[in-house]
Amino acid sequence: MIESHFARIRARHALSTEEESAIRDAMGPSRAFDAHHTFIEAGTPLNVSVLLVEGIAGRYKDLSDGRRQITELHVPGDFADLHSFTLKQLDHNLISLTPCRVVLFPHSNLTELTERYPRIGRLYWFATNLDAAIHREWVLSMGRRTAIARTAHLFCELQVRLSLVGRAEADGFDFKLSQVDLSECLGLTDVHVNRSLRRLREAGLMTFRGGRVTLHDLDGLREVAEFDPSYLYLAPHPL
Amino acid sequence: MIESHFARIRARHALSTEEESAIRDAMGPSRAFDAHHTFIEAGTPLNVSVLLVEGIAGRYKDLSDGRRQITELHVPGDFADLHSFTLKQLDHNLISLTPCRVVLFPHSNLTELTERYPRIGRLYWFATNLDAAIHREWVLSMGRRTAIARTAHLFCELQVRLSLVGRAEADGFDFKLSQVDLSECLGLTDVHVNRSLRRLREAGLMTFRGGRVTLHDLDGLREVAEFDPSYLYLAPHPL
DNA sequence: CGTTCGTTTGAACGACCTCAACGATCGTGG
DNA sequence: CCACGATCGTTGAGGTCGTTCAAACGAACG
Repeated sequence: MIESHFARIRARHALSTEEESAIRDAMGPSRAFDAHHTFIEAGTPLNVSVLLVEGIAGRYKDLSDGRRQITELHVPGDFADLHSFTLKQLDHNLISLTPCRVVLFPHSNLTELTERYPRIGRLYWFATNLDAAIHREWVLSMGRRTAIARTAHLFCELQVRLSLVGRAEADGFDFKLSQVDLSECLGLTDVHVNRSLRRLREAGLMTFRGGRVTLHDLDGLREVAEFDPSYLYLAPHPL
Repeated sequence: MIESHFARIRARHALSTEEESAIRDAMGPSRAFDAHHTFIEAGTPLNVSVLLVEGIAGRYKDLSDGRRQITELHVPGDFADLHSFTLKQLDHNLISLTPCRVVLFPHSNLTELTERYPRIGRLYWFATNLDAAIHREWVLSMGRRTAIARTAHLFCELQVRLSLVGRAEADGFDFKLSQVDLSECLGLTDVHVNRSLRRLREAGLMTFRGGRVTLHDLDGLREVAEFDPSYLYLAPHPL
């Protein structure tokens, strides 16, 4: 059920079998959602954290005129709101962008887990800091990258993150979002996302069609995006 | 020396005198920097975390053409790179935007501190999650707010964060950044920042001149910005 | 077979950028 | 005390990237 979570952790840190089973013992019940269901709303008091095991989820904030900004995407194996363990409520919403399956972790279990295994606490702290690093890269994208580079960068990031949990290859991956969803990630209009995708396709770099990303030239795509994966902290880190 | 740090913590959480002195015991040496000195570079192995006690600092990332994006500002009392405690190196740089004074906390001291006082560990975890919340709001600003609203929003955020540590009032605060620095925070050109500031001034909302922000109409400014301070988690949170 | 949802394309507009010049302020040295 | 350079702020003119509005197209589905 949560194999992808362990894969994600082990991409960066060692994890003993004792630690692994301690994490398993902290698991609560599982839930499934249809696509486009907001399963956590900003401001709601929370006493569980949500681990995503299947599907793509997103964090988002809305402006009063209805325009929406997704601030981060989540892939299987990600703790989608480990933040709430310390924040106790969120400043943003969480939505399933495809059908999703999650596992709930009661905060009381997490308190016990992290007090008994302080190293797991630091591992999870690391995980939320990794979310912050992804946010920073998105700020850079929104602030300084053109629409083309920004679009290319998002697919480069997803390719890396999905391949860590066996959901992507170097030549492509399934990705069942609409162009409207994409535009909400990229801070662009859906019309302009469509045009950017066309230009990436015509440049022979990648195709996004029918819920599938095909990477014709990953190196070229990374060059356009100025993609430097160091913000994803892939090298093993002693902790 | 680190009174503003305790003020910042106590704005959100209770802190016993025992916890306070445990934090004091973890302090390392102090350092001072001139303005515009990059004091932590991306990729450098780190074994200390930096607490800002005086001045304004910023996290930034550069693109290959030299364009720069600041992804977060730090005010006195902020741990400017508590992230490195778990990440061990940063994906971005830290710069003093005004003359700054910092206190170093060796990671070994922080490990000891947080293992002995798990609640302080959660408080600091909260602090890095608050950084992530600020990042998300900036992603929203960059992606969906106009130049005027984005500029207004930044000053609203600073007013709140600085007043928590006694560096701002409802009618203004000292803020010795250049318009170029500001433009690197806002993902705009310096020219356009200048025009946005002019429009905010002509609308009777605020003036930024000579290193000083004067807030003529804070409510009006917040309205333009659609500023909702809940992302700063000001209400006391049991932890 | 009509409905719905997502994609694609065109034309016109506007927000922000680029480039360039000028002005204001301030510290420094003659 | 003034001249000077350096830095930062201000303004204008014109260009570009991305948006807005509108319409047509295609695929999936009951």
